[in-house]
Amino acid sequence: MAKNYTPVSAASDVETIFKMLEGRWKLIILFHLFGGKVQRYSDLEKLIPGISQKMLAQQLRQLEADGIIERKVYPVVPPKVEYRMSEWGQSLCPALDALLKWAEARPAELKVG
Amino acid sequence: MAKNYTPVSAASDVETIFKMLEGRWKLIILFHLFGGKVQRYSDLEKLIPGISQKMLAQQLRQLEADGIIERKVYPVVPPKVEYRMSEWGQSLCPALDALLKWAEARPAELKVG
DNA sequence: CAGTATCCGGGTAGATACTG
DNA sequence: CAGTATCTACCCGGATACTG
Repeated sequence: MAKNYTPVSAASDVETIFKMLEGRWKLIILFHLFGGKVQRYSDLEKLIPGISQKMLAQQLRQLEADGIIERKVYPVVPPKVEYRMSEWGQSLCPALDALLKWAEARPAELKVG
Repeated sequence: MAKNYTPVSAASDVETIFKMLEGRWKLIILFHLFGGKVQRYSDLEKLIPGISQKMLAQQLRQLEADGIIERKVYPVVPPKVEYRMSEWGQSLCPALDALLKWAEARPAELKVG
């Protein structure tokens, strides 16, 4: 590993990362923005059935505060707001890929139960 | 990516992974088992201050059910139970490393606020 | 030693209504 | 269009007590 990790510090660092990414809707928002895609608030509402306006706004705020996504407001009427991944946020993709690869390597007998 | 991911399926797959790893104590348990370390129930109790017996047992059961760790019971009195990573569980390490690397690449201006 | 059983409180998400 | 505000319900985790 890159740093001097102890079991406690490594777990705590990963927990910090998880806190940034978990939450009922964050991942699905992120995957709708990966690859440089730009989406308006209303686009995301349509892309994510079942999400409430409160939750969409809240999760977007948190992702923005953590620097994973960027929010751009156009001073027009009616309002127009765009969301996109930050450069750093985009670089999350390979790490999530590693997790997906790991899941695919799961022994077959476990995939059912 | 390896499979035919849509934003929805990729998010859902990652969520499944997160559900296996999140939970108040799972990561710290895992990091105390990574590297082939073997721990008894009472070892983990000592290594993880603040955890209750209920939570320790519960998180261990879930990790075992997901195939990430293995549980070995010795039929002796007093009881002796050992926990270790499964082969697949051990292979989670590089994926978590990728996440840690990602966190380290976070722009400096964000690390404070 | 290695667990279960039970009760309880706080936080997160859902539903609904309202607004610049 | 892009949000806030408020109320409520549920579930996770903590505390405590008990057991093969």
